[in-house]
Amino acid sequence: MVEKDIRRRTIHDVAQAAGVSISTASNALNGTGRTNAETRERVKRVAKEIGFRPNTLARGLLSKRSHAIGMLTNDTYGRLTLPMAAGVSEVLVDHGLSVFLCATNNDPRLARLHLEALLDRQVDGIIFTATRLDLKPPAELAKLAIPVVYAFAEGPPENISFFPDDAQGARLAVEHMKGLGRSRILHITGPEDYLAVRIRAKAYRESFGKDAEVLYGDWSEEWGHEAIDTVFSRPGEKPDAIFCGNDEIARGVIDALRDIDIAVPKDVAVVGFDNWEVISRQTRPPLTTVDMELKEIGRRAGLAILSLTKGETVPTGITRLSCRLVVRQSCGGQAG
Amino acid sequence: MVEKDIRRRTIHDVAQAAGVSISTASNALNGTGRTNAETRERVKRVAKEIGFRPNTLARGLLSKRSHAIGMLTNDTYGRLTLPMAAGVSEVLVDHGLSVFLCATNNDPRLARLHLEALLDRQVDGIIFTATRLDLKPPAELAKLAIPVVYAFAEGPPENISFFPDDAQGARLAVEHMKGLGRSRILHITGPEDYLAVRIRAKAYRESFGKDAEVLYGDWSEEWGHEAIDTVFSRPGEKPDAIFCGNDEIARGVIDALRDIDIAVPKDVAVVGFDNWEVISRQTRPPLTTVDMELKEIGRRAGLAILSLTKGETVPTGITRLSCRLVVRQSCGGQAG
DNA sequence: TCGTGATGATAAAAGGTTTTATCAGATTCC
DNA sequence: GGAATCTGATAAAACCTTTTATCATCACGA
Repeated sequence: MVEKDIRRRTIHDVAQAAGVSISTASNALNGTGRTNAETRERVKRVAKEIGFRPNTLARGLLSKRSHAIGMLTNDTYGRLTLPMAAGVSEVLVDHGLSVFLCATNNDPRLARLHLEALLDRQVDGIIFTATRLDLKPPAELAKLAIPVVYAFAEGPPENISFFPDDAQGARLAVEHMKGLGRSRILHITGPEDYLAVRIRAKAYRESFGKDAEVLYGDWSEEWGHEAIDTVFSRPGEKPDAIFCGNDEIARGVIDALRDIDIAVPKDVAVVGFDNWEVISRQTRPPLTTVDMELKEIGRRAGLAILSLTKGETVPTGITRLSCRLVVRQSCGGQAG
Repeated sequence: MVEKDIRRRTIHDVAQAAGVSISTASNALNGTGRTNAETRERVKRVAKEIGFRPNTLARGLLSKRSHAIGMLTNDTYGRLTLPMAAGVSEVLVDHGLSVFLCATNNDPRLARLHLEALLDRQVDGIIFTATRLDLKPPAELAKLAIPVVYAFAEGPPENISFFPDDAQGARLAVEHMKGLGRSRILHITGPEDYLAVRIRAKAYRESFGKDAEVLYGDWSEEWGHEAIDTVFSRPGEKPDAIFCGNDEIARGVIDALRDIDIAVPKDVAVVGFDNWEVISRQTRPPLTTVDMELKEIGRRAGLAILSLTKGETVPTGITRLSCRLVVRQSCGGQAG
């Protein structure tokens, strides 16, 4: 660790201390060129002793690889971005790559500014992330000379992107309820113009089959309330299970059901989507929900960038990563 | 913007295109040395035409300033970190500084790894952030040769840190309720071993005076429920206002009050703390709460680092930034 | 006409590392 | 024994900027 007022040690210092030339020192440390085993060991030992750590700037200048990548996000709130960023940096730190985080706040000017700064820094690649799937990434991204990976965001055709497997997640939820003997499953979800909403709804229909019914609204608890009020005040058979488009809606649903004295999970089972723990842990009863494994998405995006920067080819197209069902108590069954 | 397969333009290209030497080009672009006004303009024009952007690595190598800073956080969830990071980068991007985000996940090994990577990159400064105020930052930080600023985290003595003004925030809440005619205000809050909890409780006591009562618990909704059940089932006078330690507790409180048919805000006013919008916007009625202005904290931390890297001196010690009361409907009054 | 100063441009060094080409010395082969 | 081969090490170039020191050129005053 570098202490106050002590100049950083350079490879020059190592060479001098080991009584060897700069190039030999470099070769010894990196295992390149031809070096005598004995000198190699000596150089390495000396380097460790005096606490030499190579200057990444100088190294990057020559190799044209900065060993850093940029992460461009429009998420101000952090619910989606930070878990992904953690996954990205977790996977990259061991390979000596660091991550620049750039919050664009949905402002194109800011996005451009950050992008230029990243390029000036010679980043090895860029990961673009959006909170709304349908927000288009800046068009410049498609033309860059460096690899770009999209996480939770749709890139231009022929690019590499990672998404949660919304369809599989939805099936997970529906199958879980069916497995617990529920036969009248309703789907209350967000706005139909979200791609993810349409995918989940389609999977729900296919998995549940007959009598499928989807209610589109917005992402709020309020909409959950409203939907329940509507459904339970109209004539006809009532659902015995509800698959919600996200945890906020699920929370509204559970609260509304309690208000009209319908027991969860006894009378109606509820499943959410997101596993946003502030919500899903705090509903009464705690919510069984689908986790999108954001950290894993980040990890995979990081690995993809890593391969690309090494010049390896990565298959293009959308990769959808499995969701996981987190069983709590809103459906009864094993954990109920 | 750099297109595929096109080598980046260097200052060498600019010099050649402008028919001038490299040093003149540099001088003209940076306004250093002596240059004829006419040549200066020409060089600048040419540079813009061919899309020259200086290589930050090369620049940093010489100046020993990388124009990048590191942000070290132990927050995996992102609720606190990302707003701060957004503030930091917002303030720095205009000065050409970028931000490395390093999530340490509370793992000392990882923290060390990231720290070393940051130093190898010659970062100009480091911002350390913690979610729990009492988590100690790595000891190595205190010995670094580069400036360190603590945001939402307590550094070693004689260092620079930024916090929300918890006392002022608490007073804001209490005074608001008093101003609306409430006279029996109760404080339901988190664990007493959090410093922020003690500060807020103290300010509440001082501001409210007589009959102050603080109930310590944890940060959950459940605790809010439990506290209400206790208070309203015991004999004696009941509160007409409740100041909660965070929004989750407030939500539990509001739900519990509804369960026992006590009207909010008519019978009891409720104020939260955090302005965590997933919660505060969704309670019924929407929650009046104290916003800690995390983005502003980030901004200030960024500015402090900026000054320090320029060699300016910044007063050491803890700076507490004002909180803001967000008035919604859980207290009645103007917005009720 | 010759120094003096000012002006504007340039060559060269510096920053820390990697890499290519070169070199000296030892070893092998005919 | 001399040429060829191999080994281990090194000098120097390269990456791209900024900065320092140097160098022409011209105008001016003596």
